[in-house]
Amino acid sequence: MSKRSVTIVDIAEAAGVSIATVSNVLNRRNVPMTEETIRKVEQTAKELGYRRNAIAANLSRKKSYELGLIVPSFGAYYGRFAEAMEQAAHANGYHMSVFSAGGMNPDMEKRHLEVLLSRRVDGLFCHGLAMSPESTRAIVGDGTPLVLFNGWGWPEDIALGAVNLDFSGGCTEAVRHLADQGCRSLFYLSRRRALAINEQRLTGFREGVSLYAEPSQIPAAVLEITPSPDSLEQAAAQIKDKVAENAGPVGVLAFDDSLALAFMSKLLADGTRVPEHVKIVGINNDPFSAACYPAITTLDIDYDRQAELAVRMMLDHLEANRAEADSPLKTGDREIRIPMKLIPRMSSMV
Amino acid sequence: MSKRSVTIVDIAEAAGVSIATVSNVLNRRNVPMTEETIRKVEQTAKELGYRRNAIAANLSRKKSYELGLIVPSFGAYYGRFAEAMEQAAHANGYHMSVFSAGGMNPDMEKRHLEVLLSRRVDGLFCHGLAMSPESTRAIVGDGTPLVLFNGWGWPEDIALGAVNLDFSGGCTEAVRHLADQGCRSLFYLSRRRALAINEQRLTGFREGVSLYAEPSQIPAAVLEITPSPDSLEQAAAQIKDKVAENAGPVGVLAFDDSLALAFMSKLLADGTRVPEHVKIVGINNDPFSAACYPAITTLDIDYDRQAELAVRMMLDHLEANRAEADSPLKTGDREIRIPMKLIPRMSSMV
DNA sequence: CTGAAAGCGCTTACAG
DNA sequence: CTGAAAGCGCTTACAG
Repeated sequence: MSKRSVTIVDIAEAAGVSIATVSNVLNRRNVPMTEETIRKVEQTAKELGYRRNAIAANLSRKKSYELGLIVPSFGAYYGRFAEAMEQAAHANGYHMSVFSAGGMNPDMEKRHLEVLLSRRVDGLFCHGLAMSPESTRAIVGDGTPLVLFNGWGWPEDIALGAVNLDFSGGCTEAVRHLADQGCRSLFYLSRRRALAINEQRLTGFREGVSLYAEPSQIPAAVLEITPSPDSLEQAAAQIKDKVAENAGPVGVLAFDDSLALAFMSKLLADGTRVPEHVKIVGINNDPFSAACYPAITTLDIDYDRQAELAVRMMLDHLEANRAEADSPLKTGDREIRIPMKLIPRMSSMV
Repeated sequence: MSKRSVTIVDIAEAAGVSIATVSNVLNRRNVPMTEETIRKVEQTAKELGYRRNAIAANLSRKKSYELGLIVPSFGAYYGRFAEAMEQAAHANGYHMSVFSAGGMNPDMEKRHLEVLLSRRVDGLFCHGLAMSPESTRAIVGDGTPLVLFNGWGWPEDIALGAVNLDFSGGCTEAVRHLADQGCRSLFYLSRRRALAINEQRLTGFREGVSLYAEPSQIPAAVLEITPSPDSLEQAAAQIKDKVAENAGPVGVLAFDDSLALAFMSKLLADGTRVPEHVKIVGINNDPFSAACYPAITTLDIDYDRQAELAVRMMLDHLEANRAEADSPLKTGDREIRIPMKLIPRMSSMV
């Protein structure tokens, strides 16, 4: 912003036309123009090294073609999702500004929301927010449309809808897979800190147990894993006890691939064998889950699809609203579910 | 942007003052004002639910307090770096817009650069760019200051400087470590696709070999790994041959932790033992390198420091330039090196 | 087909 | 201490 850049005024002078004309040709509106004018303007624009000032254009049009995305971090799942969202936005002529809330930090989140809103983004995407519904409403309540991803049970006046991974269905499938592989005892390694997202998995796990595991014969349990290392240790100890009872392989569904890997390592370090003694399934299909040994069976995520649908939901709304100008903001609790696919790998095979 | 948001005009009317006054109190400039005025304005601003329009403000001030960052992806290293950069920017009153170039894709990169420049960001951060120096210069040549991270050997008129990880020094250290652990034969698993960054590692590896490995006694070699699975297979076969010669453990330095993990898994699947037969060192300290089994020795990156220094370099320039307004853009090839720290773990211990 | 003019929402000297 | 006015760079009806 230092060297005073060239503006349409400069072009207008150099080309001997009005700034309106310059603007017209540069924006290829459906305004009739002479070939000659077009050529002249385009050429001098190139010669002068003109670059449109998006700030000014946005202010004038009252539309930014910018979308905002807030993720809890750039790690694993969210990083890949953010990437897919950027692509999806671009494919639709928009541009996605991505912020990391530094791990579910409500203050960070609020700050980023403020920045995005003061930039007058056309729409906003958030995960199940860390902030309270009230303060979310206060902030987003200015009419900026909001689409949630992996958000459940939000007041319907807050968001247009949500695009959610079907963790529940995926986990049910995972349980079925473990049962199929002959597991005589089932465990879910839980991360309570990851609230809603953990709930969904748990629901799916329980559902699976009731459907495929005949609870009377195949006992199932939930093991809470906290950040403390002891907690992982204890869980491993419990699993090993089960293994010692020697009633067939034990099946473990972990909150995500990271936890699956850490847990598997604990077992291996101790001489417990995977998949012979314990079969493990993770979630995310993080690259390392395929690269480690034994490779970890996991639930794959269709990032592109989730992103495409989220952006679509937003754009449909934006387009509709453009028609009936300031119609009252339509909201809803439409939920779209993205199925997850089980990728069987060595960690859970017979 | 739908529901016509409240502006300073609305506040001015409601509070019975001029818009200049509203702007003054809301921006806490060093302009003297009555307590009364301040109170009145602030209160009505709150009542009306005013939120500053950053677009308008930026246009008017000709300064955005926005910085742009382009990374090749949000994966592993870059995702964590991006997060640190966001923090560093915020800590300094700026705000970082992060884009992923979809894996060294020159077109994406160009597109993102254009977007960022047309938003008139105050400064730009890029990794060693995928685009040609010429087109980079053409694009950034409008005076927007550029700081590189992990960029080597760029024409000095293109960037203010670079903040680079000392891959070379780190790799030398890694070789020393492997030699210390008794390795009688050394290998570097190379990723030529990652150009400059691979070069640096290679340099460090060779340096280490010449310093610590007495090449006459300890042969060293470079194995090129391509995306094709065979390539990894072949490398593993070579290493196993070395192991079979039974001349002590073989040491392997991998391009990064991902490659280290994949390679280790190949060995383990085949009955080769880590660290008994082969000792492995990776780079990045990705979370999985600590969680897998055996845990992988790696070179840790001080993301916060790298980010802080990069932002500092930018801000120093911005501040200096503010003083002497349109002074010619000062550029240079200042390079700051961030040391890497070896984290010894099981994969390389005796 | 082209241009004069108003306007987007804010900031910043400059008078008073 | 406060306000009138010009300006940031562009877009968009509206005349001609």
